[in-house]
Amino acid sequence: MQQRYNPHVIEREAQKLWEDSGTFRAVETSDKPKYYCLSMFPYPSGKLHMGHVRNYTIGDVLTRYHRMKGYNVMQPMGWDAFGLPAENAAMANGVPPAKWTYDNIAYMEKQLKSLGLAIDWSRELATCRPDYYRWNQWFFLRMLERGLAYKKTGVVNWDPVDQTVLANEQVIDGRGWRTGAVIEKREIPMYYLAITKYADELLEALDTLPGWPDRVKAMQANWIGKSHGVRFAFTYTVDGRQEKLWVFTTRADTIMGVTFVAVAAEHPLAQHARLGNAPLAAFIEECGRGSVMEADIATAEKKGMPTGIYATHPLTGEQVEVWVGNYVLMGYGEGAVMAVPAHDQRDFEFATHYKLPIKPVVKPKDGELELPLTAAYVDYGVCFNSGKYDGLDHAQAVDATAADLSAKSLGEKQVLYRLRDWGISRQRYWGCPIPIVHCPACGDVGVPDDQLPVVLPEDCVPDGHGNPLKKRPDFVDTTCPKCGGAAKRETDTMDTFVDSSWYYHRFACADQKNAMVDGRVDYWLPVDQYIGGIEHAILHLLYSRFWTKAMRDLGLVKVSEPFKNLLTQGMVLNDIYFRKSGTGRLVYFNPAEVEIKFDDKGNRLSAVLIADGQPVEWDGIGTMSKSKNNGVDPQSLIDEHGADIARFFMMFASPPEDTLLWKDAGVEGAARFLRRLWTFGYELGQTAAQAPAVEASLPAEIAVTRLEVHAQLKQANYDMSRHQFNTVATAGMKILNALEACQKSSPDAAPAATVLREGFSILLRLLAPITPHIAHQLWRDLGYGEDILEAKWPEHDPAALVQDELELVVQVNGKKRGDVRVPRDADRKAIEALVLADANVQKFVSGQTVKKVVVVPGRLVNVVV
RNA sequence: GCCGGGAUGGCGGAAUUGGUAGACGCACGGGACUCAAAAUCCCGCGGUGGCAACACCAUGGGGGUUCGAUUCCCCCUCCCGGCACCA
Repeated sequence: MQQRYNPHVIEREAQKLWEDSGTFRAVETSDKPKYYCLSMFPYPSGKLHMGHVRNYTIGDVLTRYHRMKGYNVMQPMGWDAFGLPAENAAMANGVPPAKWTYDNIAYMEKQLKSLGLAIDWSRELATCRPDYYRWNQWFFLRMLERGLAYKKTGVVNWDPVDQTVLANEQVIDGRGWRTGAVIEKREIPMYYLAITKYADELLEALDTLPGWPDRVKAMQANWIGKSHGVRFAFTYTVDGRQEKLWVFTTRADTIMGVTFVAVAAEHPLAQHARLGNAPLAAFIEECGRGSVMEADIATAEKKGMPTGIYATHPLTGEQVEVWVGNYVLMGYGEGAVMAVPAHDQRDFEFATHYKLPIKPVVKPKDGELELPLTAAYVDYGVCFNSGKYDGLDHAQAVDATAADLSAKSLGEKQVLYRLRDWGISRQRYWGCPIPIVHCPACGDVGVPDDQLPVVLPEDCVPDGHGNPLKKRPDFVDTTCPKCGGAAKRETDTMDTFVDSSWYYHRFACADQKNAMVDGRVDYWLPVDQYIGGIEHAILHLLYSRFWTKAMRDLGLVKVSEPFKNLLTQGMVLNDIYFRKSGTGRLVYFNPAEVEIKFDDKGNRLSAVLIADGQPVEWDGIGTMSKSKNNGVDPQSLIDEHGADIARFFMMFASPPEDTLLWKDAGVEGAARFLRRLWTFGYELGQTAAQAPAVEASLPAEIAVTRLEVHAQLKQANYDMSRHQFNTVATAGMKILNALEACQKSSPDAAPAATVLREGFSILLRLLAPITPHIAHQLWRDLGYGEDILEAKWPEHDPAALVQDELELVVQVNGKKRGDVRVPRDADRKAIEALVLADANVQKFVSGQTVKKVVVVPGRLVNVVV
């Protein structure tokens, strides 16, 4: 056994052993309960960052812990390999996205392996490989057959210079991020997935997910946005015909306060009204420019223009003017709203600006409105000024108006969702081809199953001008599967969120060549523990839930929800340091290049750049990023310290869901602990190769050590079960502290050796999930067994926690005034007597009457005077 | 604006779900070893007063419940995250 801790040697050897013997290969033929542990698969961006390391370490701790607890575990890994960065890198370097991606995968796979993760690599998949994405295509065709996928013309951000569609994130201040060109809203045909058909189930089923964080469920519920209201119609005449103008409202109780109607610029009525109305046409044109991003729309100034059309109020028969308003969204409800300026803040601002009438019809339950209104009164109240509805409250008035509208066949109650169908078409090269052929004769034809996959050519190099697939006749030109005539392939590819919506099903049967999934999904799914960043709280997790339900309805899987438990790990932060350069530009310095000065009490005083000794300014802390130059490269960390030290620090520094503040000094602390662990193990191995079983009666000074070990073990098991890994690591430190103290006081050898050996075996098993390599090596070197992975997870011995004498805290009026030792079986009376006789208690009690004495068994005594 | 989560020493954080607030670690200070440094080990470390024993104050602020509140309830302040002209 080596005297010095050499992480690199033991980590290399352990990893080689695990790989050679297929230790982490998962099988379906086990009689143990299964545990499917999954971390969100990475995008192969080039190299791992700290967020990855944290994510995968958390997953690995849970995986190894459950394995030792007796579960049949599976922890797979794959690559979310399609996406835009590969195209950008291709443009920058002239390398095909495929090569760039595969190279990155190879390198990052090596990095992941150096972390010592208990991954079943035989199930590895990459979404850019045809044997994966063919099932995207196959399933898309099934959805198409069932009306779950459909084609529709939708509004997108269009960059007129690059001739391409941009994601909302790529539109900055209404301009394309690459070209700086003013972005147009353009309507182009796209394929949509009908996620809204599942809106209600997606919302309701959140209640079946107690293992999900509340905030994620709240965010999803918010996103789905269910609202109850009334859909009803105004009527108007155009070209001599009677037409209906439908609107939706949640405030039918204010319907008597309508003073105008507002429609979206894209609304058919507006489109009709613009004909022969030049100013209106110009206004609608203006609304069409700019970003389609909702946050941008939300901050835009409210503008509008009358259409000249008047509509009839369905209940009053009044004529109200129809306006085009830029604040009305075509994508929600009917694209038209009844405007009640008195009770809707947006309508109020609009009406004030254009001097339209404001008619209050709701007032506080017990009180009056202050007129004139300075803002909309939006609270629920009672109707007034509303004819037959006067005196009704919100719910009564909604019921009454809905009934009256219904009687005239002009409206009914309706449930509406904010959620919209998922547009999956991307005018991008590096993605899964949409398996459609456009035939001049037959129209859009799905590619037959036996012609799948539609393979994406891997040798394209995008140039930033449109989709390079369009310039590939070998891809585009084909024959129609129906009529055999010349036809063109769809060149749009699928949103990469499609790829990640079902990969966790595929892991159950990644080698299945003839089907999307097979019966093994029923064994492994649902994922027992999913771990990933909070940034995916809505999109990825919602799409995955939708996709799973769609797969269920096609009979492919039995589960309705893919992820039983969800852990969202916090971000990794670091200090930010900068200097203002001569030109006023900020120059950021990596914290590793900065030295911090402290005062006598450890307060941070100032910081200087090590290179020149001159001061730098501290700009607080923030997520690790290139722009702030505050990243820490995990690879250099592992190269310097080894994986165990990196893993230990990550787990120790904060609870997994909290943000983690990076501290190089903290890493040093972790290194110190593991060195101490090693040294202790080495010395224990020298002195006590074998030791007799723990005896029933130990000398008191040794029983104390055993008590501490088992008390900490009990705590650690509780913390493990609630995923509070930082205190599990803490328990490990406390156990080592206790063992060292016992060893140092070196009382009579035999019983001490027994307790030390037992304690150390507990410590190693406790640390095995967090620091697997050092635990593996010490376990062997000390002769505990061949493989710590096969060892039983430790449970505390209740007998070790029994003490003959207990120390009770003594309080007077809830304030600590001392402590007292009592025999374990002392009764209340005896304890009370003992406490009241205590000198310090007497000091505080004397001269006052003792009202009562509260005795909390095993804890404290409180004398109330 | 709506929804969610927070606030504990110089710092990260702990407190077994109402029972000794500050565990464990980092930083800092002092000491041992050393020619010296690194490594390692020992001691101290919330604030105020006191030589000390000890006392008082202290978990963002204010109230309440309780023998006892970081923990439960009400009000307020600030911070972080999400959604946001959703009718």
